[in-house]
Amino acid sequence: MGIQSTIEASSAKFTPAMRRVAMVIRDTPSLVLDKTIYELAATCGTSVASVVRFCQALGLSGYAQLRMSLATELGKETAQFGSNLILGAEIARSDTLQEMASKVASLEMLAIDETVSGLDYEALERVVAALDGAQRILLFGIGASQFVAQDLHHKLFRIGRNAFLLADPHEAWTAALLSPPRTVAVGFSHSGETADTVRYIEIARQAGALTIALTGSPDSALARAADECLVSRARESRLRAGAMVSRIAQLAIVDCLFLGVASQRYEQTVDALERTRDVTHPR
Amino acid sequence: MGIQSTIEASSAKFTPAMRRVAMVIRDTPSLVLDKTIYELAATCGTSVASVVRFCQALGLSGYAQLRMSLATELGKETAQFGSNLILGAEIARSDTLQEMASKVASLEMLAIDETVSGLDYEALERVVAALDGAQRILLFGIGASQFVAQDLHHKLFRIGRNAFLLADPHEAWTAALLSPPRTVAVGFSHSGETADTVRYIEIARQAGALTIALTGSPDSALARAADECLVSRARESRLRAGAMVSRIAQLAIVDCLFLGVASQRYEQTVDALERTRDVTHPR
DNA sequence: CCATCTCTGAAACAAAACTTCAGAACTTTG
DNA sequence: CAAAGTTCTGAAGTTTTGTTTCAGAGATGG
Repeated sequence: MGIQSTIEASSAKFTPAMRRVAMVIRDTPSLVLDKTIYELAATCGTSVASVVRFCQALGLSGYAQLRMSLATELGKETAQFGSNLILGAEIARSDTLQEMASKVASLEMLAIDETVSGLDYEALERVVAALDGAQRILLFGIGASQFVAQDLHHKLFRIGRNAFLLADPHEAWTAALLSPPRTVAVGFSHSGETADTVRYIEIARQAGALTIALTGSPDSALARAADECLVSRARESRLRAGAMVSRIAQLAIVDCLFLGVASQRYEQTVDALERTRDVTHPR
Repeated sequence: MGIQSTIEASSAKFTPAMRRVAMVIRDTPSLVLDKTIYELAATCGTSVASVVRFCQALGLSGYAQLRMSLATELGKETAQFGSNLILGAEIARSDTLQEMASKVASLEMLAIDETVSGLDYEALERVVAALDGAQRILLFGIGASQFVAQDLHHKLFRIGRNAFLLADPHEAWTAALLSPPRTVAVGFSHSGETADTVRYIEIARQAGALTIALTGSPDSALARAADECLVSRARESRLRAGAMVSRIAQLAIVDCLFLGVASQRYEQTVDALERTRDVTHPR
């Protein structure tokens, strides 16, 4: 229950002095945040004792609690998370920089939200378990998706996993073909139709690897070729080659994978991260 | 901007005692609302003096202000946006995969929102103009920030700009030193204290390049070294080395830059994108 | 190994919040 | 209408909470 509604509700049983306090607070609740109890009492034309009694009448322990409650409540009211939210409009050449920024930010926030709430957590569990138990992890991605693959590679490697980013076609080909037992191969492609990536996954699967598709399209060639599929959701704008939104959605999935694998051996991981951190950020 | 992002951004210049305070607050910010400064100090294993110093390091007058800021901020956060929004709690080992995913997704959405609404659009305009008019664009980034630099490189290059990603230290050094006229140099570093990156930017600036910092901390060494500064806002979780949230925030800025530059010559850009697209996605 | 500088917490200090209590104001009742 | 009782109020005193100072511990650099 909000404090301000409580004030309203309790106002019947207030004494005159308390009612004056209630009135001032109703008009400018922010006064409570700025002023001390003495100043507020003066503003209300009453004494501090009455202000304290007012707080207690509301069921609060005192002025400090009134402050906290009002502060959080005012915070809620001014909440503007997604103040940039402009959706349903294409990014146009006529847009100002600020409009474009807001639009792309909105699309990206939406993509993260949709991707994460739409995730198949059972599949995610299986993939995390597979990555955790893998002897070798192969990551395939081309073009914009390569950055995503690279990102996962960096994260997995940093916590001590045998992850390989196969950027070179020859390397990719041979790595896929020679998958040792307990190899997990992950293919990255937003469209799911990047021919090379699909091919690598097919080969790795034939070679006995467990294959995973990370794509924006659950019935794409890549998704069909792989054992498991994790789907990112993104509405790309026309300036799509930037692959801005889709990349963010894919990175969100990468983060879920990373957190999953990392948490399997939490202490160990945090330790590894902190030790590597000392190296990269000496102090 | 948000206190919690500010804590994150300033954490580089904290002393050990202050860092302990920062950590406790990052894990459970609501403690500040419930506990007195004495109790909090005890929880952090430090003295009240250090807590006060911590507040002042954030630019606040003291504990009272920290309380207010955090209270309003927590209030804001509980005002719902996405279906996943879970904030104010550290990602813990006990979390289920789904909880972890929701938390990181929330943090990432929040980071995009805070970053884009906190952007200095005048600076952004200037940077876009500079990038657009540049003869040569140098991009410096190390470690996790290198991926961000890479991303911008990929985007700029694809729309026909002379952008260079200097990954190798020798290359970076020489490229910075030999900046031809109308060179723009961009340094990427979330902390803003990555020594090499700062150095490259300093050199490039001395060589006559226009220098730009893309960092999470507006009063970091990198920001001071550069002519312009674009600030990303991110609250990283404890599994920070993943650099999950900060990376997303930086990418959001990269997208703004890209959209800005791209829209300067809209038709040309869309054309370039579509032609390169035909090559990468034949149909 | 010493000088210097930074960081830290105990203790003194200041400010704010809370409690008490005596008297004012209002109610009730004979 | 006045006396007794009740409730309400704010000044002053008390306690709690927050801030500043300062001397010593510890790190840093020569």
